[in-house]
Amino acid sequence: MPAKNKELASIFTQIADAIELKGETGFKVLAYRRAARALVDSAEDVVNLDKESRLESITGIGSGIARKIHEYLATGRMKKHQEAISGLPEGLFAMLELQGLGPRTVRLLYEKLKVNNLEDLKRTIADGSAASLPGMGVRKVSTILKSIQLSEKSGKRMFLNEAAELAESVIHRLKNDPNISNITAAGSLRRGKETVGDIDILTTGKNPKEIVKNFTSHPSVRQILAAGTTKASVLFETRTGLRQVDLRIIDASSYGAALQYFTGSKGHNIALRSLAQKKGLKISEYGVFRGKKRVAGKTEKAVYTCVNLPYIEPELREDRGEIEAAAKGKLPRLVELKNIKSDLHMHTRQSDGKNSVEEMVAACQKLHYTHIAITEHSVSAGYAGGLTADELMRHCDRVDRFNAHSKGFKILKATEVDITTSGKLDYPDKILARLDLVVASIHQGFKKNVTERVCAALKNPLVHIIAHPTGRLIGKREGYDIDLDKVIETAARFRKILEINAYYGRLDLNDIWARKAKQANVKLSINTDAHAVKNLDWMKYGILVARRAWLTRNDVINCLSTSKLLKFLKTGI
DNA sequence: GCCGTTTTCGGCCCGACTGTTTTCAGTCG
Repeated sequence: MPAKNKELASIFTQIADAIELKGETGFKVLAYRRAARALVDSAEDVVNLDKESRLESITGIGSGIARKIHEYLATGRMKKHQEAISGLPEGLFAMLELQGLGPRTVRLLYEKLKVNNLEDLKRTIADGSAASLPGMGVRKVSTILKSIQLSEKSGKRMFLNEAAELAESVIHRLKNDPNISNITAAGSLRRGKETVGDIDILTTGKNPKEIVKNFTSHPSVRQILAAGTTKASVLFETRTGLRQVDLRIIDASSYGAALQYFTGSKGHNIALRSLAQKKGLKISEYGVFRGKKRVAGKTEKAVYTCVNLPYIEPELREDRGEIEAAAKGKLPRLVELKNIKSDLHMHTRQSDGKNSVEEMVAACQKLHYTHIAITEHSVSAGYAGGLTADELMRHCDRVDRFNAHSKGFKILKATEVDITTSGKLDYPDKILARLDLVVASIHQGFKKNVTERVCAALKNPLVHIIAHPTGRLIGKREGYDIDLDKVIETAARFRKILEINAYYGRLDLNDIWARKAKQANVKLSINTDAHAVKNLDWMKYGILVARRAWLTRNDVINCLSTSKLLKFLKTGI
């Protein structure tokens, strides 16, 4: 995300929090929050939008907020922001982060007890003064205390793989409950978002009370946050801390509406409901209603049909133009895992992988791939057992021998060659020329002219793919300081391919940039970067990113047959 | 503050759970 987008989004979020703390309710608050999210979701740099006076082309940004953005970019300050936060101790904003503690309560604590921060809050809870406030009580205060303890103990958002595994384990256990007929995960996990905050599980069945009891008595449940007759929320103990899992129990006649609703995103649902409203319909998790009459609800498709839209895939539901595209019949037919014929970035024991070439080949044949690329590290990646030029040539000889005897499966002669700090590639051209596929990437000098180095690699006729183009590690490391717009432009000009690295900790390019690449007519390659056989199934996470980026099978070179891929690599066509 | 198939005003998604209350406000998703 462009740096200023992020900066401005947090400013607008803080304005929303601040005016809410000061007693503002309703739609102004909502408008600031919506603007913040719009900035986060936008692939366009707010700096450019402002320069070209196109800020208001983003839904959720009107003249008022556009003016404030311009003021901030021009002067480094925003009067409205200063005004909003003036007189409010900084600690109040941290208190708002706590589950179960909202603006009204924070304000009450601040005004009546001079609670300025988390420390004050703990003190007033301990001495009983918080519980004696009007509208407060012992139980409410104990909920807040638990929430403080939780926030000190729990990690940030989950990686996609952890979320998928947690959901799978909860669903696996509940499937044995004879009361349950349908069960599935919804929420951001179903949309394939790169990180997941909590898990939403949706069920239909009889005896909701029994289902809730079964759910809340799971051995890994450490705390029950809420348990009613239609929903329950609990905290699960996992290897990365406590994680919230929500369960909803829905009547079968509402299953589709509920699935639609609980899949989100929030922005998508608001847009959909507004559309329904204009048609005199009301959409809730129970169905689509005209007056009191339910006109749909059993399936998701029927919900969309009611507002004259085709079914919209969950990965597209981010309020990024999917509703407009659906209305025009211009939704893409998204790439699927079953379209994938190859994995073009993986390592074996020859460099820093765990398995042999033969083991990787056998595993990929099981996945019904028709070809793969073994891409060992290059010579200067000493830490990763990079191959010398001689070693790489001997590897190529072995691959040639393998291919000579192989039917219906081919290994591409390839490398993951380092782009060195000087901007050169780590092997001479005459070595690279013998290869079918050259994947180039940065593993050193993250702060040294990264854009220039990557663009120089893109201009080299022997290079095909740039792997993990930003180098980000989710939650651990921001990407390199790289100008992706320029990289995409250069890739388009020289007909080069950008990678979606499917490792759940990278997912690089992300959905927004991969979509931008597609719009610039750049092809993408989804690869696992597997260092072991078991990593090969990360492909599914890369597919989710690709689908969130609106990619079809035509945008992804892993969907090409062996001969078509080889031709494409040689000719760019 | 944003937005427009009711377009420059008057709407803005909808419902469950909890706690403190005795009909509802606050919070969450």
